[in-house]
Amino acid sequence: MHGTVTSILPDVMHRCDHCSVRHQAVCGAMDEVQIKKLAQIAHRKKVSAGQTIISDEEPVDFFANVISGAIKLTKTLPDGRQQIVGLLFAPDFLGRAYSKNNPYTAEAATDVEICTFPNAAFERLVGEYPGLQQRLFQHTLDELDAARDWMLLLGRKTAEEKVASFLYMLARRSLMTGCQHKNTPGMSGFELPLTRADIADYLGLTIETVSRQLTRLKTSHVIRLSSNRLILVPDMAKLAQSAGQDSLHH
Amino acid sequence: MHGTVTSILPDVMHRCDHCSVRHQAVCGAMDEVQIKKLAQIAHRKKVSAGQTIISDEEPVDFFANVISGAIKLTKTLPDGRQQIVGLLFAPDFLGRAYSKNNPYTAEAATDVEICTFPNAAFERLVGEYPGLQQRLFQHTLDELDAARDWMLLLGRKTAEEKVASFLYMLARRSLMTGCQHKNTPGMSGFELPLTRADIADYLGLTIETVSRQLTRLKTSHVIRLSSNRLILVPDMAKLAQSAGQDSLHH
DNA sequence: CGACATGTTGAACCTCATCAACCGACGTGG
DNA sequence: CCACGTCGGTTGATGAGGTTCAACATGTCG
Repeated sequence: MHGTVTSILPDVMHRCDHCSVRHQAVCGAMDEVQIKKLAQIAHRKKVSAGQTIISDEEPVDFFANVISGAIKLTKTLPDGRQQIVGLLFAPDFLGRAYSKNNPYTAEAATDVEICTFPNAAFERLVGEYPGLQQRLFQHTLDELDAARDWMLLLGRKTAEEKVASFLYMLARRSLMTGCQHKNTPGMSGFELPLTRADIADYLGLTIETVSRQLTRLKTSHVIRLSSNRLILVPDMAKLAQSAGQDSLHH
Repeated sequence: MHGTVTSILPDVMHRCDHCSVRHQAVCGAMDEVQIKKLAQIAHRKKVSAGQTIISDEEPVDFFANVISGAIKLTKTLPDGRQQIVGLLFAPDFLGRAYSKNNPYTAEAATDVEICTFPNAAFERLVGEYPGLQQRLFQHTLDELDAARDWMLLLGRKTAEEKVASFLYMLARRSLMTGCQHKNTPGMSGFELPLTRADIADYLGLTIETVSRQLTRLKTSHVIRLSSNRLILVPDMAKLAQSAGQDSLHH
């Protein structure tokens, strides 16, 4: 389970110009001159699903942008109980500034592509360009908002609401980012980036409860399941209602 | 319940030199010249317990330092279920940069004293002094860490562990900040800043369960209750164990 | 094909929520 | 001054929502 990064592709030829997240990630705060400096210290890596990227037990010596795939941030109790405390997608930033030892473990939930920066060099850039620090700051604020939303879910929602909220979040993501296949207004289709076990760890439930609630949502026609991993949402408003939240909200 | 700030004391004579949190709060990042500018826009206010300081329904036009007392940040579901997503104490900072509409409600849990800064003026200062922005950034990172710790608690801990974790957090706080009465090494005494209802909202439980777990911890001699609000912890390690976490951790 | 991982479904159990009664402290007004 | 209502807190009885344990289904890879 706990392996290390497998295939490391330094990709010397890589220039940020061709990067799919050039303008959305933190790099978006940088102009042409700055981005050139960044490109010199950046290295792309591929990480396969299940691999540990950052462990809470070892110091971290790099930051990273997520290029593709999903990364889960987990915390574990001494007796093994686990909770996913964050999920990172395409333009998100991985790493905790001002602290070498991350308070969580980062693991590839799917096959993942990341763009890493050595710790020291990146922090020097942050010092040079206040805009970059502000961008990181804003990203952290967004993460904090998301974490607090999730606290409400974990503390106060029922199992069905939890699962529906999770799907609702992914469905909105899919409507935003992806010009996917089945995405007409009020209708969304997407692939689950997590296994049932991971979903359970994200929602504070067991695998079995997640499975049952999914079939429950299916039989009540809130969602459709093409395969185990493919979700179709015919009516977003109905899903939002099952999630127990204002559909206006967000 | 939802009132507004009652007694507003502009306190023109106030100078930051005499402030009890001058060097711990975000102000700690500022030198004498800068702090003088800050003093000009700062206003102290007293808020009595139960008053709403910031509502998630109205835009906010100020930031604030907490001088004394406890502030709870709450989120509420449409049907009334509530969750406390953050607790603010003495040198903490209240307010979300880069966004007028807070995603949560801030309410005085006890009588509170805060030092407020008008939105625009403060953000101008943040722009002028990068050190201040960094300080805010670090504070936000700490809040994020705390939020994620709490996610683990909400998602994976039992009722007893939740209550014990809450007490353990307060006990450590008391050992750090307070040169209080009963604070010998491995021993801590403190006052609960929250009612049972608030504790329940913080832990994702009901009032009754909180009450039962408290008496349970009492009868198993992990804590002692002088009054409803006064807690004595004879053995921190035992409390940490009841909380289900490494006593080394933190 | 068999081994293994992932997911579903069923039955029994248990923790915690719910509903309700009760207690003490406090404040108010007759 | 005491009856009364309110508020914060405790305790008990009951039941529902999720967990646990177990069996089974499906898919994949050697």
